[in-house]
Amino acid sequence: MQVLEYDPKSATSIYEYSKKLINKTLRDFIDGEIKIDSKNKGDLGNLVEKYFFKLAVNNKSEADFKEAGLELKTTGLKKLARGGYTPKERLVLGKIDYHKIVNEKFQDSHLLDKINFMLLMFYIFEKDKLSIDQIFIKNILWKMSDIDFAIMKKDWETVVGKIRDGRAHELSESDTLYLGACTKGSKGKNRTSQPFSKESARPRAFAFKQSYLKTIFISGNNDEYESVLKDTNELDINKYVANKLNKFIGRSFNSLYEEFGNGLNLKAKNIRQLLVYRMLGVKKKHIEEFVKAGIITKVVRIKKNGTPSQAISFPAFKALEIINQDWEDSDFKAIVESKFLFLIYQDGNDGDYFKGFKLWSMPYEDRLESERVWNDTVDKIRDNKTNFLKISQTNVAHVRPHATNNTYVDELPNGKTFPKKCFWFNSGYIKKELSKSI
DNA sequence: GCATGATCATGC
DNA sequence: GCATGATCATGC
Repeated sequence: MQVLEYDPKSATSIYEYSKKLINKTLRDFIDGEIKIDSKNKGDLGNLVEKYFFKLAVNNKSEADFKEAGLELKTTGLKKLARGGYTPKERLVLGKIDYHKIVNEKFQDSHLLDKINFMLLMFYIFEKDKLSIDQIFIKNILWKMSDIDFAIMKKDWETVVGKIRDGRAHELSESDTLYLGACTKGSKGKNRTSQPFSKESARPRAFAFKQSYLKTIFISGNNDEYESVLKDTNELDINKYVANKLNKFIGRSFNSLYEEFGNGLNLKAKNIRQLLVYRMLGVKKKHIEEFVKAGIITKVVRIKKNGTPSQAISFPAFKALEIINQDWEDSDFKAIVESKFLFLIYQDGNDGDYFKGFKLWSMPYEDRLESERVWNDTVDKIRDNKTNFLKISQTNVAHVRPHATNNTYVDELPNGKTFPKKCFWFNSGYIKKELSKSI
């Protein structure tokens, strides 16, 4: 029998031992030749269990280190443009069985066994390397906080509630805050049955949202985060925002600037967003729950007649990058699957005033329309064309320049350049969505 | 008054 | 020096 170099009953011991993999690859721990012919990401976790921790691999849904109650996860990092690393994608935790889960409770769920206590091992993802040649750079022994547990429980119940309503096909990652129901299966073609509707649904799995995983990855460096949902009985972001902001509805921008604008530049283009953070009573730079849930705040200026004055922009894309992506792992899909907090200011006779806010997720059909616009854009780039869909040709989103000026260009496969562009939400679409009741 | 192309102000 | 959120400018 093999002697382990760590105590499998002790999470601390397991964690200390795991550090031997830092700045190394799994291949460094494999004696002799083994047959590894897969780049399959999912394999790496199992291979680490087998060849590094010397565990008998099983696919039971209990924790990997059973006696320590500890789950092992390996996950990839990507390089940031400005240096450093960040999680490449969400952390997938376990498949959702639509038929079984409707009879479960979160407290007794398989999922909870896995996510309560985890050893996360982060490696630098390099596309052309085999899984056993990926380099690990950081391990984190992570235990869920009580408040995060409460939020995940609520997330879990939201997802299961939708399945019980026969709406599994309408699930979206934006339905929830930390625990998302992400799609499984390649190319988006797979469908499976659901218990309370004839409509077939995408197979899905629970996952920590990328935004949530990111905060685990940088944990310890989050001095700039302020938690706002402190009471576990009051986990509703909408209520939190309403409690803070309702009393300012109707106040003019000028008077809000007078009250909250101390030290802020009136000319800053994000001044209205900065004011709202102060109206929310947030002292630090970021709201912890917003960051973890990946909530996007956007200021919407609307005219006297209620029409938004502008479309809403997003970061510019890089043509040569997005043609190598699928819709499923595209940045724009991540955006349309996000929750938004719209902060609304309306023009009045004496400047604009704070009109209110709306916590919003894009409806299912409109996410399909966004996918169409994205696919059209990628197809055109592949053909070296730049006649992307205009606002007049779409109902939800369009493509338009987004650069510091027209000397900032992007490149087509054939080397020709064009002004940097991004996806925009149509102003008319925003108007329609804002006019809906919540 | 909207569609479209272009650019500003800030922060990192 | 560029990315980003946001807004401006022009022409139809």
